[in-house]
Amino acid sequence: MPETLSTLGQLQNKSLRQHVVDVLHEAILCGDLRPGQPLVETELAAQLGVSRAPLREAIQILNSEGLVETIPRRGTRVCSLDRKDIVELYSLRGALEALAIACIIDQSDPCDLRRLDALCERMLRAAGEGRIRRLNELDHSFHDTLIAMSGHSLLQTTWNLVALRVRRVMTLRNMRNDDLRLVAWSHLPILDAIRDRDSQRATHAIQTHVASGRDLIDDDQAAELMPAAAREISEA
Amino acid sequence: MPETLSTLGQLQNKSLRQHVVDVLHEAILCGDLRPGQPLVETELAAQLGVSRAPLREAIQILNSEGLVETIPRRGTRVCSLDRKDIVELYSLRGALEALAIACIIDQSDPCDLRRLDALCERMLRAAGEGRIRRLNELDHSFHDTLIAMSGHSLLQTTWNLVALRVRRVMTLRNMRNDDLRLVAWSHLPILDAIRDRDSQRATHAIQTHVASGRDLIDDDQAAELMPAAAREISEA
DNA sequence: CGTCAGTCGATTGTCGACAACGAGCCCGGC
DNA sequence: GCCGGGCTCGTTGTCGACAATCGACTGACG
Repeated sequence: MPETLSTLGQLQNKSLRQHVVDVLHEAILCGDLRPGQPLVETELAAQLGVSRAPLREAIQILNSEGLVETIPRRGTRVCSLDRKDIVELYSLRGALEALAIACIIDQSDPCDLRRLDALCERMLRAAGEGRIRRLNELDHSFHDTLIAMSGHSLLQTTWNLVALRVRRVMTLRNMRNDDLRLVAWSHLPILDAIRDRDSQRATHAIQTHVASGRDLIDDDQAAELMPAAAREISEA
Repeated sequence: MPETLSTLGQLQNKSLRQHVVDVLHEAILCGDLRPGQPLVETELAAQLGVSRAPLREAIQILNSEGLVETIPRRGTRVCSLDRKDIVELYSLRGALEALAIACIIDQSDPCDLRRLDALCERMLRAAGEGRIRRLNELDHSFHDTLIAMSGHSLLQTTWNLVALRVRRVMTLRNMRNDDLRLVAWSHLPILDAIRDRDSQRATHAIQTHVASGRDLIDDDQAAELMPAAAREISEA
């Protein structure tokens, strides 16, 4: 039963710290931990069944990732996201993806776009079937793959930080059904430009794509990311 | 004696974790801790006069910053830098600064370039006097200011991570004297392009500037960043 | 002579307890 | 009635000790 063995191995090999990081990631990204919500160490440690030492180490990591913010001797809470944060997020994202595309185009050997093609195709299908969750997953895969194909490891680590935030925003975003196909289609110009090795056009395409994603988030949804309670705290 | 009071206050208010982070930053950036050098928790904690708990928290932070790398249950060591890392660093840096400049140009009210002007002037003076260390400081200030002026807080935090690495590379870099003036002068086209609100030209100027900085590092110096001992470990 | 199992030392991972600090509450004074 | 000082409780910051794991050394066996 190799599955059980590997699962067991994973659980045993994974440090409690990493386990806590994963759990908190999931909780923050899927919204179980709401923006502004305080993280009390004793309480969390008890809930997760670990001591405070690995929990605190995990919190340092979350802190470096910008998912939580700590006020010395006051406590830690989940970061809030206002409209400005989202705009900034998407502009940075655009710059990073543009760099990735530039790297891909610069590569001497013409890269293999088949994986991206396949992802696009599956996105179109998912959009047609109205499977929004699946579409989001594929969308993430597309952009993760794009970054990975750049072969730029520092860009990769930087992207990982940005992708965390993007996923967090995406979770709160509810798309209308007629947006779905638009999202899927909007990836195609990027691929075309890469295929033609047209750096300028590719950059423009990715910026347009990212901006369109950003604009799908309206003010109401942005407000939902930052509840009144959190706003009061941050203004105090 | 307000100085003593504030100093004492800082020492008391600063957590040991933050203190350790600062010390390790300094040690890694200035080269006291060499690339590939292992960080043994017990040993370091004793040297710094703290227990392992805050030290380990600090190491998590350094790890997130990419200055050290940890192999589970094996240990932590200072990250090595090979030539590829440096190329990647400077390409990402170029992209981030280009974004900053785009933000600055997009700002509705014409921004205040006097601080940047002043920094340029002081750089030219420092270059003329051959004060290489001072020139480097001013250089960092220039780029930090550029990022800060963008008003893009996410870009700021991302930049901080990149700037750490840049400082680390710069420390190892020994410029020739005739490079000094070149470095100082090469900031001017950037400012001019911003003044003219010419985004395209500004982007090109910053890319050129960054690339010229990168090219000042030759293979010998890059090799020095990654001693043989570290290479053996990383290849194993 | 090479290889492999067993053991030992060193180092990391985790835990529970104590100390220090801040926030909120209560009470006394103005 | 309002403000300031002191107290108490809850939470974070720090510590020392124990457990688990890995690498290297040793020694026996083929």
